[in-house]
Amino acid sequence: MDESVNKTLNFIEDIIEEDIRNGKHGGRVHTRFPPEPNGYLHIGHAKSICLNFGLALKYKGKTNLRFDDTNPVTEETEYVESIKQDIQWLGFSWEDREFYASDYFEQLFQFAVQLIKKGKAYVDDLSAEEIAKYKKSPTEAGLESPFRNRNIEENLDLFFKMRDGKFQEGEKVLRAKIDMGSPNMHMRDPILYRILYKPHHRTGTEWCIYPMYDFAHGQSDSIEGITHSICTLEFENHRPLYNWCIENLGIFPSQQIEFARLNLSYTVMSKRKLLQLVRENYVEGWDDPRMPTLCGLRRRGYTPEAIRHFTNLVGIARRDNVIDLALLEFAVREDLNKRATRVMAIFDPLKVILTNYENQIEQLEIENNPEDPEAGKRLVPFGKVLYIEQEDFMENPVDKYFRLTKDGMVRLKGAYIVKCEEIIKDNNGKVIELHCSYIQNSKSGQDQSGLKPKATIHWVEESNAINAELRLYDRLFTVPDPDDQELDFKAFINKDSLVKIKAAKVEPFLKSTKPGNFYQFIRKAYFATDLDSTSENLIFNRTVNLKDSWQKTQDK
RNA sequence: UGACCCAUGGUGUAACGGUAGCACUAGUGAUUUUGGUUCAUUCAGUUAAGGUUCGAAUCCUUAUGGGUCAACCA
Repeated sequence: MDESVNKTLNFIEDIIEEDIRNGKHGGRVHTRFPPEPNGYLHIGHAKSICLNFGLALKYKGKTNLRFDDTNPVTEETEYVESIKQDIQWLGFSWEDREFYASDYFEQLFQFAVQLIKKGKAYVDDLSAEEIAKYKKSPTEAGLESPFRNRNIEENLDLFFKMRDGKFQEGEKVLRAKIDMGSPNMHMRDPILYRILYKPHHRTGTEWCIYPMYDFAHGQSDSIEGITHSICTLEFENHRPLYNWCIENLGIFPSQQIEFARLNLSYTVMSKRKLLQLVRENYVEGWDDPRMPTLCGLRRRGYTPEAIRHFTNLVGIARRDNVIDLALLEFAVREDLNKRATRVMAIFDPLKVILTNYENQIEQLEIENNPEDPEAGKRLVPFGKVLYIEQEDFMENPVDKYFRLTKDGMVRLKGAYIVKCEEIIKDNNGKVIELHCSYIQNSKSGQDQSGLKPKATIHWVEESNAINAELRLYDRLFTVPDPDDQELDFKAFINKDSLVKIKAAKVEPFLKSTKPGNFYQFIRKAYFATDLDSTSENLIFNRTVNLKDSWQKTQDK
């Protein structure tokens, strides 16, 4: 798929090309993707991953993977592995540059010492509550801590004692000495280090003081020689502090550039809310196919190509945005249309008996994908007893209904034209069986009948049909903006976001399918074989419906 | 009520002082052994008011609307 959708440059590419023209950093481009290992990656992260790795690819630069692991309370190795797997699955490589902010703890400590020596940082004895109180509010200047003017020797002594575990958690912090009157709250003597007696997933119990984000991120960028440090808009107010640290330490000047994060309609994206959905069992796990997580989308049947294509389509800018879920669906349809093998599956079987057909099985050759001649053909068994969809027959057809009706004709895909002769009903009047005749000389590819039925429908031969479970997934929320409602977002969960069809009939070709394989179930939807699927118990997840202009006209 | 940021069709994104374009969505038609695909086509936009300029979506001012910031989270 052609992923270079944008012929024009986005604003970050503008900056980079300008930097290259000016010979900044020798024209070098080096980005990084800096996840915190405290959760699973979602489609929003995919935007950032594609941006960072994509920029490096485009400008012949490099991208580091760096885990931003400065908070031992929430971070775990389990997440590190899933994050790495997801990035690789998306199709990007950080080569040998897998880094951790925790790799730099000693260096960061020395940076802090440097600041103290310059009189730019101090140890504060105020409690968390007091510090918050002293900071005041954005509209009101803050107050300086009584400990702000400790001398350098005392600060140094105290800071080393903090490191040596001489104090309790919360007893002391290291703060930058900047400006308590700044209109930017982040510049009101931000906390640089806090005491935490918590084992770290990589450094164990080596440290009992940990740097804050603002004292770790920019320096990590600088240490790695990152030229363009791309983050989301909410870090915009941190930029003066990012630059302050780099300037006062006199280290490599990485440049922070912010862009607007991805929001998707009918979806929530915050880690907190996704965690809630999992914890409170609204979904079956982080990889539930309804989740916007990469593992969820993968299980749903989304391909890396589709996701990369999607991130190209959404663009990069600085204004808040909500992307229509339809665009994500468009991206996956466009990819799958070209690549998915077409097969036949009956969701809601209606038995059809071909009264004039021999009691035999005929193997018909049917194309695997009309969009791809290379995809070849497969043999599909045909016989006297078949299943078609209940919805493909109407005794009293509505206007413009092209499918099978009493005395009407349709073509069976890749097979013959059939004519409905007789309807069998149960005691409730429900149609349970159709007796049809087939037109002998109407065989697909060698049709001599001259008949032109208006519709072609899919079917499955009864004796060779295999049972399968179909999981029909739909959007998780009933409103486009669940985040932006009076009520809690969970009040808008779509009760029908998963409908399981236990007894679908599929053609025998699918017997040997493997988890992750994807198909188009003709005239219905794209499906992917679920992780839990076995040849004895086939399970398919609906990725996305086919467009359905008939359904649309019916809905009106 | 402070600082910073943002504002182009329903959605997203271009136009870098000189013809407002592209994609999605929605509509219509053609093609089609998938009511799919493909193709053609239609609807629809510069937040407002001033100013600078021969000329403003673009520059300036003000207003309006929206976002971010007051974790020892990232």
